[in-house]
Amino acid sequence: MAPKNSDASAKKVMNKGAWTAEEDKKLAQCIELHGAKRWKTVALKSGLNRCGRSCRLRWLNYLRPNVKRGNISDEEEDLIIRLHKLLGNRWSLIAGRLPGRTDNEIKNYWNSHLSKKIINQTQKEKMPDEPSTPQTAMPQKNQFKEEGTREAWNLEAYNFDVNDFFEFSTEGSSGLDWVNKFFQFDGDQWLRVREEVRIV
DNA sequence: AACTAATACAACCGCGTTCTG
DNA sequence: GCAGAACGCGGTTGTATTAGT
Repeated sequence: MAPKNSDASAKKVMNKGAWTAEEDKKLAQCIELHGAKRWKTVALKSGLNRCGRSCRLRWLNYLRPNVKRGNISDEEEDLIIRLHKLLGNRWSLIAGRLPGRTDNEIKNYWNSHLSKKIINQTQKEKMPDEPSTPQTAMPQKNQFKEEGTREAWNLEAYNFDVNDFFEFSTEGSSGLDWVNKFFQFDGDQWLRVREEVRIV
């Protein structure tokens, strides 16, 4: 087990809080020289007095080329909703299917917009005296812990293993292409899954 | 105009996993 | 194979902004 908060264990007190334009510039220059790896080195070489993980987050979420900011389209929103229904709070996997979007942005968007939207939608659809039911049958994070590893996690509720069906490492194809192909699958299991996942 | 509540989002933290010597 | 360091992920918090009264 790793020591807790290894970056913060440094004696020196690190900068915290919002990044300034000057810091962004320094970080970008440093990454240009040293690459977006070895974040501790980047943090040291940049002279920013920021911890490595803070530099990594800033780079991945804001400074990295091709990062899209804001204006999540209806198509993207629909895709997020579908993927969340399939995958639960696996933001990095969801983000992996939305080119230019980051896990942090999707997570924030979900928490501030979509979760409420879906709750309202569910309430509208529900009969007034219908007993309340969980919004999703997806296992949550605690279940990963019980089973030992996140990656071994399977979707028992749907009788399939998500990792058998998705090639998450595939690069280049857009999320929308992928999801369209996915929903065209016509096996018996998928017919059931499609019923579960359909957002109307 | 002033205050309060709600919302949005950037950033931090804890913890599990992977990498490296 | 082991221990410590580094990384990556998801949950949570802090704060700026906007809306409502």
